[in-house]
Amino acid sequence: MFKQTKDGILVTDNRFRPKDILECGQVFRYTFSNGVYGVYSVDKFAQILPFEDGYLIKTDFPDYFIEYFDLKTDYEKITDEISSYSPILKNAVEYGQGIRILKQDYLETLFSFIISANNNIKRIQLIIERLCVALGEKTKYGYAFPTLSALASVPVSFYTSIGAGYRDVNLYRTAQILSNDEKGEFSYQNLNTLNSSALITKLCRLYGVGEKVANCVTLFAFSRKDVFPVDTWIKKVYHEYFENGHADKDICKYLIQLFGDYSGYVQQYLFYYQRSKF
DNA sequence: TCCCAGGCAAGGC
DNA sequence: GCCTTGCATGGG
Repeated sequence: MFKQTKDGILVTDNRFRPKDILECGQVFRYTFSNGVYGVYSVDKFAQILPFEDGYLIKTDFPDYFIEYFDLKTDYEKITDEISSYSPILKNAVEYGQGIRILKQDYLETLFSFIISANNNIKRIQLIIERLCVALGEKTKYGYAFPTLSALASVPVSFYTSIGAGYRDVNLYRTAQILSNDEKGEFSYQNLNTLNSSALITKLCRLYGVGEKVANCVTLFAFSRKDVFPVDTWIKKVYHEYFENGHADKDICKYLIQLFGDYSGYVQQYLFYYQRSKF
């Protein structure tokens, strides 16, 4: 449901709505003005504008963004399946029917979600923006997300200065570990050989990375759907719709057991839906 | 003033 | 091992 033209990537698919994709909480570096969304990924950029009966993705990196937006996956099939599970999921999918799970950069996702801990989305975006302006390379599109060597070159006080709060030491220490990772233990390639549960365990060895952040990185950067990030909103969802006597620490495992390989998708529809109700 | 936000690390059992 | 507590910051 997409094709490359001289103007960009033309998407005609009712399972592609930039508002749902970018505002559902999976990504932090995007802009919106005059009906046009802009999205950054590391040093790359794309604009999404309404075009005829669909959207046009304008970018200098079409191949990259075809993967990034997961355009080769049939989301109609996914939404049909999930809608059939229960009335709640039918509603959630209807509300967020244009969601697609982005394939994001590992380093950017990791640092973004370390910042996200016990934080709100507005402030997460501000901190990441200050991080890019201070340490990212300036491109023709704006500031890139910093490289690992840039992230590892600054002291803890830098992270304090961009407003990271008590996450400052976690950002600093994780940058140090990754930049001193001679064996490539935490390289994308090595981590990607692990199954999702082993990957989560491994990521939890980094500072500022616990169960929830590791699940997010595994879902959004490694494209694994057999995971279920549980944050304060999902806890509300659980107690409201799926309550079954589990302690908070067991909710993740329970929901994965319920939704299997669709867990990652289900999580995102529910998260977006729950937040829409304030 | 208190509560909350895409939680986590450290310390006490 | 599990449970509790403290934590920077800004908005409602």
